[in-house]
Amino acid sequence: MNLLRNTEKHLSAEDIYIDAVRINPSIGLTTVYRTLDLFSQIGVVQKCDFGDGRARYELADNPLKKSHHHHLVCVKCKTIVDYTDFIGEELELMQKTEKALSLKHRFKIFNHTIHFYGICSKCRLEA
Amino acid sequence: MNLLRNTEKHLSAEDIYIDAVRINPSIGLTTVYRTLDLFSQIGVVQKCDFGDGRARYELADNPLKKSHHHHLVCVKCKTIVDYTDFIGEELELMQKTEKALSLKHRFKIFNHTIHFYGICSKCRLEA
DNA sequence: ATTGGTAATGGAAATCATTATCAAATAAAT
DNA sequence: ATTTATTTGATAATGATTTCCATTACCAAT
Repeated sequence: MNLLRNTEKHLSAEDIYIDAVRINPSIGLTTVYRTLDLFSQIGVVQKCDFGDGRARYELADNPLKKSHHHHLVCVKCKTIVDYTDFIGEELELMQKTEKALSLKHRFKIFNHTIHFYGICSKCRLEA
Repeated sequence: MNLLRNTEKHLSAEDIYIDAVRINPSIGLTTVYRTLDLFSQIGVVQKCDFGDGRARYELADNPLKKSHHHHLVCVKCKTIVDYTDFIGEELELMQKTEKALSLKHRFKIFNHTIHFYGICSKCRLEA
């Protein structure tokens, strides 16, 4: 959790493992996966897939989380851009939707993700 | 493309391969992957990751697509629920956001996904 | 009709993230 | 202190996706 709190990046399980080994050299990759899965299930960590074949993990939204953000993904070079603009406007709608969905589908919802997919300027010029 | 047009499901590459073989028995799985990747890059197909280790593909939004929908994911049992409610309200905001993001980050955006994460009623009762 | 070059194809092997297995280590309970 | 249960990590297994490469399809120019 501390590793995730202290970064703005989207860390993969292996990234986290490499960091964790510096703190506790005897830790195993399996434990990292197990713990991330646990954290994800209790809702404190958000597992993200950006389509590059490996999962990323970031702190789920809560008081500890500095900034809620959404993602902009380039489907060519797989670049991921975080954006925090327009979040305010989105938030109200998302909360409304979340509440309605919770009731209708009997889900206890604790997080959401929004991804926009497209092609970044760099890849568009190269094409 | 026809296979994707004629289903409401989220097909995996293998699902599509199995269907494709019935039409052209000599087609290879590699070609299916290659073609799906191509379609995804040109924006007519949306590649989705639901956290179960295999990618799913569906028609990207366009006039051919019957219904735009978003996803509700149970982080315990990995169940995925499509919902089409509230889409109308979301759409206006998403289009506005999309336009603003396109300008600011110089992305050509052609799709978006919204996922809500939580725990379904079944898993909540079992816990 | 033939040629030659390029692009597309598919099968097999390789890759790589993730999961399962299991024995050892640690903690908890009696 | 001894037994029991839980957690851990190393290794192996799994399985989706990619890479590699030989073969084939395509097509324009001869």
